[in-house]
Amino acid sequence: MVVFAAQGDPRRTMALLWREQGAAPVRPGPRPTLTVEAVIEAAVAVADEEGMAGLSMRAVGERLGRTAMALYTYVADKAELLDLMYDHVHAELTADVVDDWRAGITAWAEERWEFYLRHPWVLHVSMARPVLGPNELDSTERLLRVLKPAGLSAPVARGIVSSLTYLVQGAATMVNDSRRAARETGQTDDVWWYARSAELGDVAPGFDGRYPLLTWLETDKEPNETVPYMEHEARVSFEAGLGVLLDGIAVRAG
Amino acid sequence: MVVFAAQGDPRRTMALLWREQGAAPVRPGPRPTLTVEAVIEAAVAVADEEGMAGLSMRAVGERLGRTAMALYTYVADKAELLDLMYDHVHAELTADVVDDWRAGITAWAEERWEFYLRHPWVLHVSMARPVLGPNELDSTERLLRVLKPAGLSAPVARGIVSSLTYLVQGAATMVNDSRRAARETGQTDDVWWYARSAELGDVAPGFDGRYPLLTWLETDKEPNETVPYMEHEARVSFEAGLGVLLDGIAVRAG
DNA sequence: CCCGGTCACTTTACGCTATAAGGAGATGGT
DNA sequence: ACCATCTCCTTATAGCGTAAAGTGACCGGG
Repeated sequence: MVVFAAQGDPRRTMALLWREQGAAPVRPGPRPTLTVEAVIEAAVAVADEEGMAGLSMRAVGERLGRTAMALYTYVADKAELLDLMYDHVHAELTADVVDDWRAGITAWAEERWEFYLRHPWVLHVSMARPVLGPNELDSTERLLRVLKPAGLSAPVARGIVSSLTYLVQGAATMVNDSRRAARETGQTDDVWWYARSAELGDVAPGFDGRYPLLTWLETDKEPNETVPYMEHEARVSFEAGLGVLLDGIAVRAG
Repeated sequence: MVVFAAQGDPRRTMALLWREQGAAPVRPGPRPTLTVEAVIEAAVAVADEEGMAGLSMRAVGERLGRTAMALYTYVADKAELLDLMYDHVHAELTADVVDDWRAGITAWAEERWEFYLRHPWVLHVSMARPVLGPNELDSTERLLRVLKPAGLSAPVARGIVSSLTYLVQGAATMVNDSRRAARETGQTDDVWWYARSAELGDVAPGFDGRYPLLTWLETDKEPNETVPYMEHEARVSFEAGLGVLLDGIAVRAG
C-alpha cells in the first residue's frame, strides 16, 4: 500500500501545500462548515490510530460527522489529502543545528526515529514522487546545515542523506510492522519466535549443522526483558548502522 | 500494502516451505489437476507483471484457467501463498563465497539489488514476521560466510546485516516506485521533475534564498541521458551508501 | 456393476474500498 | 422573488478475500 503524490491538478495541490490563501471570495451558496485544516487533522488522527490501511474517506468523514463524499469539497481526492497530511505532520520536526556534525546528525536521526514511530503511515508515502511541501524541505535543509561543516561534496552528501534516510526508515518500519503484527495477531514477537523456532526445529532437523553461521549470529544477545524482541533488534541495528555510517562519513570528511 | 506471513496453521505452512512430501495417499474423489508448484509459479508471474497490488486470487486463478476459489485446494489462504512465493523466488539467489570480504559483500548486495528490481513485490513482504523458508536462510548463511573473515562480533554482525539490507531495499524501493509511478501516470521522472520544479518556483518564490543548502545539494550532477532521474539517483546513493558502510566495517574489522 | 464417501471445482454472497453521477436544500446578489 | 452556485447527501459501480453451499467426477468395497 505505497501511495503516490496527488495526480489531480498538481498546481492546486502545490498551492494548498504552500497555503497561498487567496482571500476567499464571497460567493453564493451555503458557507462551508469545515476547513481543509480540520479535514487534514481528522485524517491524521485516523491514520495514527488505525494505520494507513484504516485510512478511508468514510472513516475520516465519520470522524467529522460527515459522509465520505462531503470531503471532496475540501480536497480533490485521497492522494491530495495524503500529501497535505504528509506535510502537515512534518511540521513536528524541529531538530536544530548543533556545532558538532556527529551530534547533529545523530539528533536528526533520533528525531526522525521518534517521528516515524508516532506516525507509521508516513512510511507508506513513496519518496519517488516527493511531496515537496515546506515542512519536509525545512527539515532537510536543517539536516544539511548540520552536515555542511563535514565538508563533503554535493554528490557525496546526496548519498549520505539517502543512506541515512533508508536506515532510519528501514529500522522504524521494522518496529512499526512488529507492533502491527502483534496487534493484529494477538501474538507478541517473543511468543511468535518461540513457536516458530520450535516448528523450524521439527521441520528442519539438523538446523545448527546446516546453518552454523545463522546459529552463531543469534549468540551474545544481551538479555532484554522490557522491549519486544523485534523492536529491540531494530533499535540496536539502527544504532549500529548509524555508528558505522558516521564512521564512514568521518573517513570522507574534510 | 505490507503483508505478513501466513496466519493459518503455521505448521502446515512450514511443512510446505520445507516440502515435507508425505507420499500423497490414494483417496477417492477426482485427482487434482494442478500442483502447489504450478499455483506458486502462476502467482509469481502475476506479481512480477502486475505488482503486489495486482496480485489477486482471481488473477492467479484466471492465469491457470480456474476460478479464485479453486486455489484454496492448494493453499490455505493468500498469506500462505505469499510465503510460498517469497521463498520460491529466493532460490534465485546464489552469490557464492569470495575470499575478500569487501568484494563478497558487494557481490551479495549487487545480487540482491537485481533481485529486488526483478521481483518488486518481494519488498512488500514484511520482515517483522520472517518467512523462514530454506532459500532465504541459505542466502543469509552465504552472506555470513563472506562476512565472517572480517572478524566481527555477533552483535556487530547483526547490525551490519540489517543496515546492509535496509540500504539495498530502500534504494531498490525507490527505483521500483519510480518505475511504477512512470507506468501509472504516464509521466517519466524527468518530465515530472521539470513540471514540479516550475510549480515550486511559482508557489515558493525566493526558493534559493530560503533553501540555500537544498539548492547546493542539487549541484555537481554528472549529466545522465540514459537512466531516468530517480532511478539514477537511487543507484548512485546505493553505491555511495555501500561504500560508506564498507569503510565503517573496515574500521571495526579485526 | 453399482453405490456411497470424498474431494476438485464452481457459483453465489458479504462487507469493504474510491469516487462518478445526480439530487436536495441553503445562500447571496440582483 | 429569482437564479446561479455551492455544500452535502444518496446511490451505483467494479474489485477485493473468502465463507457457504452446490455439482459432478472419481475410487474402493459390496
